[in-house]
Amino acid sequence: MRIRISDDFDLQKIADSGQCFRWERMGNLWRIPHRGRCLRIESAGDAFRLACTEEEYTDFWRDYFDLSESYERIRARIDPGADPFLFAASESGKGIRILRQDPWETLITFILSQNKNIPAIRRSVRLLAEACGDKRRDAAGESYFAFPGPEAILSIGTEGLAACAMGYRAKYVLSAARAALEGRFCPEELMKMDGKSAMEALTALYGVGKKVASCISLFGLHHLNAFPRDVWIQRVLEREYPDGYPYEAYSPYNGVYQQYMFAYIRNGAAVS
DNA sequence: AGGCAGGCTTTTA
DNA sequence: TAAAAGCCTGCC
Repeated sequence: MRIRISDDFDLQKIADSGQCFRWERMGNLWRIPHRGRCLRIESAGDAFRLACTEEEYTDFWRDYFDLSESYERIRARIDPGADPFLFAASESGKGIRILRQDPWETLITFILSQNKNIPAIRRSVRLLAEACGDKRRDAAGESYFAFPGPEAILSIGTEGLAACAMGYRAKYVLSAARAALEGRFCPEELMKMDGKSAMEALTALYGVGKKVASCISLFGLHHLNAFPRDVWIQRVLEREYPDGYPYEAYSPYNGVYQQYMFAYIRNGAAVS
């Protein structure tokens, strides 16, 4: 099917934004795995061609891409005169969206992200999916791996996880899988919680601190006000907002603005 | 209580 | 060799 998307929607910028690590680009075509499916999507002039039915798009992929939200409107809340830095970042990051990713996959992915750069995260997540994910075929018959659930992850054991280049993070992944399988932790339950309760439930997990919990809240629970503070953001806040970042004024979209700033500084924007 | 130092696996530049 | 979308433990 073909669709036109008038709101912000740039696949490359989303893929580079550090929220998802399993998208694959082959020329103009993207393969995007999500909840046991894998979409083939390519830009076609001023529209996009998706290898799925209209119903599947409406019921599944539209939600994943968060297309009922207007990111143009979220950007328009920024006052260029009052906050030129965030405005410049949002102009540069125009096209970024916050995906509605699977909470479990987001949890494991961001446990793995600590002390790794993006290529290393991609590699580790790919190895994990290949090691114990379900092998399936997309609409073109090309194979991909679904993201493994807790049971599949436990089935390959410590050695299997170590082979996925997880290093010391393997024990965190193992612990989360056990907690999920034994019912002490339920990723889907998180979706029903408010921001604070979700953060508490996440940081209670072994190996999950505030930074990773914020990422999971933003990218896996769609709490758009979650505000991950990594070393980059911390640095930029100190330089650009010496009198304090106006967090309250930017509620409830702080997470979106954080993504613009993150992409902006990572792309080499002058920070001084 | 809250802050700080050191350690941790591996990859990347 | 240092740094990388950090967290845990022990110590004060």
